[in-house]
Amino acid sequence: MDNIKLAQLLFPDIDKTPGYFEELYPPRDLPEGARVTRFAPSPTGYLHIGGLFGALVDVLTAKVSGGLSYLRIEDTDKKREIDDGVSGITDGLKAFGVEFDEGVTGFGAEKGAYGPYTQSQRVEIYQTVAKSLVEQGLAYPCFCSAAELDAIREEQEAAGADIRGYFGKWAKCRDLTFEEIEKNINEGKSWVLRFRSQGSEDRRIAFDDMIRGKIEMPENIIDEVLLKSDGIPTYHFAHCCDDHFMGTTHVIRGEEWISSVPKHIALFKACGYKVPKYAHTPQVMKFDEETGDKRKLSKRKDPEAAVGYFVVEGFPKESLTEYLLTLLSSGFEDWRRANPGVPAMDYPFNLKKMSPSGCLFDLVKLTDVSKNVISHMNADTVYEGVAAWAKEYDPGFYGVFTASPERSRAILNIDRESPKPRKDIAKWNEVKDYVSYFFNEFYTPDYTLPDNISKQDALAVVSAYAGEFSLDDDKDTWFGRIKDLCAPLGFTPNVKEFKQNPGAFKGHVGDVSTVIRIALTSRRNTPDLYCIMQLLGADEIKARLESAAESWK
RNA sequence: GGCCCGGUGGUCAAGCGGCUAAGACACCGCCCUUUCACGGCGGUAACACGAGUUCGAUUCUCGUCCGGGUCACCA
Repeated sequence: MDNIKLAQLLFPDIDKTPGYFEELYPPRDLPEGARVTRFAPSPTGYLHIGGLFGALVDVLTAKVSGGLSYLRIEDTDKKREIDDGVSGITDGLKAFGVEFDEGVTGFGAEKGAYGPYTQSQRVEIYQTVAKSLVEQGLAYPCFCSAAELDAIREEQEAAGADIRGYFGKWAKCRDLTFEEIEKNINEGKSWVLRFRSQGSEDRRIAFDDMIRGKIEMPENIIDEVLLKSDGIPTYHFAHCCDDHFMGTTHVIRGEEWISSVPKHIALFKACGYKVPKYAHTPQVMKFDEETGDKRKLSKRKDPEAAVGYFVVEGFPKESLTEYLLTLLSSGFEDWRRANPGVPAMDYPFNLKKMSPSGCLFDLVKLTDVSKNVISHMNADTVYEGVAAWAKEYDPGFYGVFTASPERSRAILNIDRESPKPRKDIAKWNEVKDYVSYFFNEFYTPDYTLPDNISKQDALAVVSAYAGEFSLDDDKDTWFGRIKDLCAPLGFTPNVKEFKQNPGAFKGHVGDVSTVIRIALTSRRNTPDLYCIMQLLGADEIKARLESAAESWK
């Protein structure tokens, strides 16, 4: 068989050689030990939480080594193609502050010298490499139809064969003569290009996974499809060509790829390329209440599978990344305690410290992480976060909340700039409720009292307090006035005294301030009442006190 | 079914031959306290199972079981 002639028959339009692309994409000029990583999603239109997880690993791995990371779009599946499947991914990445040094930056946009970074625009590269493989006798055209392939599969299944696929006696097209091939092509038969595997069934191949250590598997013996009938490469072949020409040193991807590694190593070797290092990350799962089992996060059943969910809910971007970091790296929480305030992206990440086992996505823990994150923000930052979120997802609230920025900032600042800030807010969509009693637009009074306080006593408290309070008081004086209210009404200003002798009083100062609190905010628990009153203003306080009194009459 | 990955409290996890088996979240109790938080203190709770190696196994080996992945012209 004349392989050169075959290559020319198969790829008459390819006039370049792999050497051309070697020159076009020279080795990167990077310091010793610098790692080049890539995030390579399919353009499905949305960013999966597992994708963000992986992207974080890519960026961090590159960063700590002084290397770089890039974003490549793997759009080789024509059947799944949608109009713009890219923006959903780049927007999601952007929303959580994950930035790549090179690659696709948005729909139809990219940066970097190793592009194009979209596989559908790289077919000339793949076909050039493919042609060269044919010339070397390492690839051949296969004319089997889908029906024939199905038949092979069925037969293998029926026989209970251990190894299934296109190989050995099943590989009908592996040894076609040039004349047969030429005839098929002239007849217009469609074909795929298959790898001519040099592997042997009884040899094993080992590689070192950066996360899992040594993994050993049987060598690949399957004549995998390299190019589909439309000339577009399969994942395997594209992975090989792209990661070679783009200079990837570390391929970080989900663990579902582990079983294809022998195939990939064989391809890299056949092409004469250096095999990259591999790191297979664990799966992000969730607990299924119905079955009581762990399972993969699914886009259909779990809204939180798509990163957009967290944007809509109003989680600050730092919260999700911080949480994901606690999931993917055991040392992160300790590091965070030792380095408060440092950007998460400065974390000295280490692939080897990643746990290889799948983990459950825990919304409760995320909430806790987020409360911490927000509690450490200053009021301005919180205000900006809330405003930006509300503008998009709650315009009604946005208008009211931003009408007086100074006042809203002050509201958010209650009890904030202290050594022990409150942790009331986990996400921006909780803020409207949290601050609702400051805005009459949203405020619905509810003067329900606790069981231990009667309406008469409550009425007496607010009636007395209405003439007493003054916004000019400092906090001690302010509280002193509330204490002074107690005795005449049958309460005690001293909590301990009440606890020692509960029968002697109607209640203690805490009950009195609870009445005032309810009259003013309709809540039994709020942040510092003194600050709240300062922000409410004398007129509003009087009005609310009167309104409460009215309801208790 | 073949091949492969994984298996420490409810969750995330330290640990890498000898420890009362860390810590965080959640939960419970106490303290602090004008409410609620915050904070502090304390508590419940784990090495899937069985062999083997060893003076000694959570740690090493093998087997079993369980969970997951993969066996496409999908990635």
